[in-house]
Amino acid sequence: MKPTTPAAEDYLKTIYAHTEWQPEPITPKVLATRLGIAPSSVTEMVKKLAAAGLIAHVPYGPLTLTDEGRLRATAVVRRHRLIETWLVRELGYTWDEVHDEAEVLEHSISDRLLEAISTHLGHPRADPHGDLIPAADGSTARVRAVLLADAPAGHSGTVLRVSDRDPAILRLLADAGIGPGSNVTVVDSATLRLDAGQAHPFSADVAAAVWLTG
Amino acid sequence: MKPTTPAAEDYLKTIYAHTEWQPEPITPKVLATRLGIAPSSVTEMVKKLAAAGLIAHVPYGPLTLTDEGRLRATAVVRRHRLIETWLVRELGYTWDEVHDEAEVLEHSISDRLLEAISTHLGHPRADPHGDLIPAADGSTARVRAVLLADAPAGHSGTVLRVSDRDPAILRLLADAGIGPGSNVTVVDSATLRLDAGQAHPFSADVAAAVWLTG
DNA sequence: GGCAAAGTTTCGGGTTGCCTAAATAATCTG
DNA sequence: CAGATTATTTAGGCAACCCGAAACTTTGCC
Repeated sequence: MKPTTPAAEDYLKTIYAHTEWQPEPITPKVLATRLGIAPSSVTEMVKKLAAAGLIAHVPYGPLTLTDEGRLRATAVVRRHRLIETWLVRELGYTWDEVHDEAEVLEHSISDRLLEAISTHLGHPRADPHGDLIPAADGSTARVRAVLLADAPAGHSGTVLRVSDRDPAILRLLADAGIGPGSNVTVVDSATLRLDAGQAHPFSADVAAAVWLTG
Repeated sequence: MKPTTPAAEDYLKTIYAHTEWQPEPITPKVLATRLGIAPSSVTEMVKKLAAAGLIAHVPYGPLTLTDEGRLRATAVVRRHRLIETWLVRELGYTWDEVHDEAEVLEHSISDRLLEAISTHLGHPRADPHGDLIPAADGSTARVRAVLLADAPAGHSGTVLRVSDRDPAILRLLADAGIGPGSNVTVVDSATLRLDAGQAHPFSADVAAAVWLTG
């Protein structure tokens, strides 16, 4: 099968990421926005990816990955997350600094090097943001999680994951000492309490980025 | 100044590499061969690089780097060699396996990550093949060296560098226990003796790849 | 000095991936 | 349910890189 280009990998990865924590399939408009490109460019690439059997698409409909497409997508996600983990664990990056670097390297690293890094790190299962790292065969664990924005007052749980989309949020949370593994309780719709510590007010942006155990 | 594309970086790097151990400037034909592309493609890119002030070129003449071009070239070479060193020292690669991986990554790694790797490795001065790693400011040490093919019988010296162009040669030499730092004597035009060990016959290919102290 | 071989450039083409503007389809709303 | 809004697609272009074929220099050699 034809090798995927960096651009195609970005499309597949973004389509995959959209359904990783929420069920609705992605639309061309949203995909264009996420990729920072014009909708017409998406139409064009979508045609190629559909012709290559990597996505399913009926005109004016949503975009879904085929099995093969999902395999390619998880491979990119695996590369991205292992690179992020490596940057944090070995090279002194903080969790808000790794995204852009991984975004580029995920398209350049060979399988050989990727597995060497994974071995070097002891085959980590999650990246610094709590996102699960797909296995080399594309299989991924599934976790039940609740978005902080959807959690009722009084809900107690462990932080599973923080979206890495906005570095500012990551810095904010790091300053508050909150990250994957933190045990917290939702005081009200805008306040979080660290179990062994103090309360922290949080914004809607933060509420839409933090995921807790159910 | 305009950022350099991966393709342009490859041109600059190859032009630079050609004069690193020998004085003659490179010609378009040789450059095309080294890059594995058609001569007409070189003409085209050369125009762009000349327009960008990175190389000097008169029609039908040789190609030479401007100061700015040399700066860009050494930056790529620095990335390439630090990556090679990192792959060997940290990730279990052997010196004949690192070239292709570095060839790709040299275009993707950020300055931030590069300096983190350099620090992590203790700022090495040479890569696994004995090639000197340019400093971050582009400055490079200069070393007097003699090509094995040009060394007279009886010449004694230390192996400074082995060209990384042919992995088979690197494997051959590794098997013989010869590498940068080995002290050797040229017995005759086809035999080398390790100072503390046995004699090894060598081919013309090997003679054109090994450099000794003068 | 002249002519063939070798090197270089020009020219017309092709691919990928992006763009804007305009056309068309789907969806929302009064 | 019809017009208005929004989403999607089509059409035409552009920049980066590459190609092969043909034209044009330079070089090497008798």
